[in-house]
Amino acid sequence: MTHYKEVTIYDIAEVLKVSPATVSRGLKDHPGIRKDTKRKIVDTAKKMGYQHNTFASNLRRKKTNTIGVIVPRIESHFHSLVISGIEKVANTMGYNLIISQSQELFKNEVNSIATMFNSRIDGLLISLSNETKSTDHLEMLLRKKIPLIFFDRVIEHPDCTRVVIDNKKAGYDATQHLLKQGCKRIVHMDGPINRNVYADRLEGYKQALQEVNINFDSSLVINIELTDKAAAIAAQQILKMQPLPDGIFTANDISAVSCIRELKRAGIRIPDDIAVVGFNNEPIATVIEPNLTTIGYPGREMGEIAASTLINKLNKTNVTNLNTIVLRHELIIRQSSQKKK
Amino acid sequence: MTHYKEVTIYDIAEVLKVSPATVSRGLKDHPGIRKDTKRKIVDTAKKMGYQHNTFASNLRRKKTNTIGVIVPRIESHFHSLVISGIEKVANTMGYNLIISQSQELFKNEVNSIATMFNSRIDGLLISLSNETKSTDHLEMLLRKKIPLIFFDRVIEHPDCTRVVIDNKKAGYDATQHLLKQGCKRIVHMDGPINRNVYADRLEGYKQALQEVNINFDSSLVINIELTDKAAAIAAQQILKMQPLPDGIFTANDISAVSCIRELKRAGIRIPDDIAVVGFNNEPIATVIEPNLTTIGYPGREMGEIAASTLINKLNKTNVTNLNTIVLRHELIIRQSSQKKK
DNA sequence: TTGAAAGCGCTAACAA
DNA sequence: TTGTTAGCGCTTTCAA
Repeated sequence: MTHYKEVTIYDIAEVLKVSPATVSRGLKDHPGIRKDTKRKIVDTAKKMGYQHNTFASNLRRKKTNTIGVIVPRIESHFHSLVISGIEKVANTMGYNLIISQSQELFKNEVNSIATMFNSRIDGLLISLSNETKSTDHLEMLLRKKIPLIFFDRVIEHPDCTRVVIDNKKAGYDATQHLLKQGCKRIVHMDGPINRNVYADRLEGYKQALQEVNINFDSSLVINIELTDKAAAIAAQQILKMQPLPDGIFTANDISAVSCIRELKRAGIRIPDDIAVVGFNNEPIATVIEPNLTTIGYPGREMGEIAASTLINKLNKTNVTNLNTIVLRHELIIRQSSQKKK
Repeated sequence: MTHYKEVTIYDIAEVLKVSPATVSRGLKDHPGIRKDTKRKIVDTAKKMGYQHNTFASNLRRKKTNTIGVIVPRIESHFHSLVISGIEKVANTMGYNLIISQSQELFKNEVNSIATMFNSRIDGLLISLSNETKSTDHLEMLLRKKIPLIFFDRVIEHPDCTRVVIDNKKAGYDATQHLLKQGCKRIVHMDGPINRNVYADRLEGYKQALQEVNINFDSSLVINIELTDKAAAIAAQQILKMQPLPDGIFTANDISAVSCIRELKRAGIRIPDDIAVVGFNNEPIATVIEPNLTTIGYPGREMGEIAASTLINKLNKTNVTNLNTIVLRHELIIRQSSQKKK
């Protein structure tokens, strides 16, 4: 990086007539070091413009102080919030981040993990791609005792902590709300159900129906990619249903918005003919007309918690192995679901 | 990171009965090494599960292979796209990223730079906060010859490359489009004009007016923070104007959308009474009704170009010092600006 | 084309 | 409470 000579602990040691080891100790919170020695060292270091050399330290300690982060897409609003939270914690705690995106492809996820493994990350935070079905590609890390924390898109694994919301309850809340508005035939637009979040939301949907004795009708569940385009096509499918449904619960806001647009174009009144509830509380939810009722949950907080849990694990040897951390979610009621009585 | 013994070049050297130096050479594209020796080394390394130790290498070479990235907010749609582009390039070229956000505060920007300086980043990619007015806080890096590339929100500096779009031309295009729709009184809602992007867009606005001999009226320029809330307040201000303007050009989509919402609520017809053009082409632009005419420009590409330019600079000693790289933008015409003739 | 040897800057075991 | 010492794993100069 630079060709100018850097100040090292040896330089400080020389000036202060102590050993480099003492300087090294003085620069951290080492026990057994005299207070005034420590102060002298810190002062001199500052005066001489000393910069800690992380790489020498890493080499010696065999720690990289680097955390890997893999998300499906950095530019997804939810995930950029999570990353923002992770960044905040990591920066504060002196960890660096390697960030990578799977683009929802299992192949990319495998590649990223290999690269990160080679970069010797200390730990990994990951939200799985929609294609991911097993943890085989993660075993490489676990065999080396590199801790792993899943967030949002998770999978069951005995050795890993998961940071999630209660997707089943959230799906239940959304569906129950629609039922309370008088809906009887509710379509559920969902993602690939090998992904926990989508499977759980579906479960919640089923449970809410069951509680009011409505039989589950699998023809009302549409599993798609939850993109703009796929949802528009699904909307056309919905328009052909006989009889028309009176409610839709979609597993993300993008698909909800796309759907509303399409339905409105076909002359359907939202929420009077069909009430709609989304998921994620993205910015578009308050732009679409009518404003979208949705499930909100704290992305930034999820990132912060995942990161600090991981860092705690890295710093302590005796960690109580938390298996699952569940964050709160909330049903945010707006106009898209409120039928006039 | 791990307590298991790693395979080192010494282990390979021992197996192959050569020196560690030869192994080190064989593992890269060192000239002066026999082809079959090289192949033998590479094969054995792979067989033994050798992983290159970046930290030992960094320590020795005094390079960190780490690039710093500072953006105002990670969760901004545009900046998350840029980061996505930077990540892609950095990952491919074997660089790590340290990402930090200024939250539009100069104080945070200064802190992040200090932290990154201490982490000995090889180079920095930065999009400045709205508060930033000078490059004093960057001199620390430049004195150490750490290359610096500005993107999007930039500032003039002789030693630094800047990756931008032609904001003046974009502002001109937006305004000219409104004029062509028959607008005579165009409000320009802009950000803080100490930031290049906003100053330039204003310039373009002025130029377009001048070309059709409309006098610039400073009371039609509203400088705000360009948030949802600030734009809503500004919309109220616009509603009180006598006479009402017939066009609005805002410097981002968030404020355009907020504005449209507010104006519609007051009974203004968009675009017939007031035509609106935004900036950035965010997802909300196609959700608002009427859909928002806006300026689109390639965030992901900007990130990719900024990153590869920086990495080129790092790898070569004799770099032609590109001062400014200008990317294309385009006017995306939607309903919010098209007055019926 | 290859090898010997030194050292990047730090930390930690052990000794004093 | 402090010092001595021996590396962490790699690269690179110099010599062969």
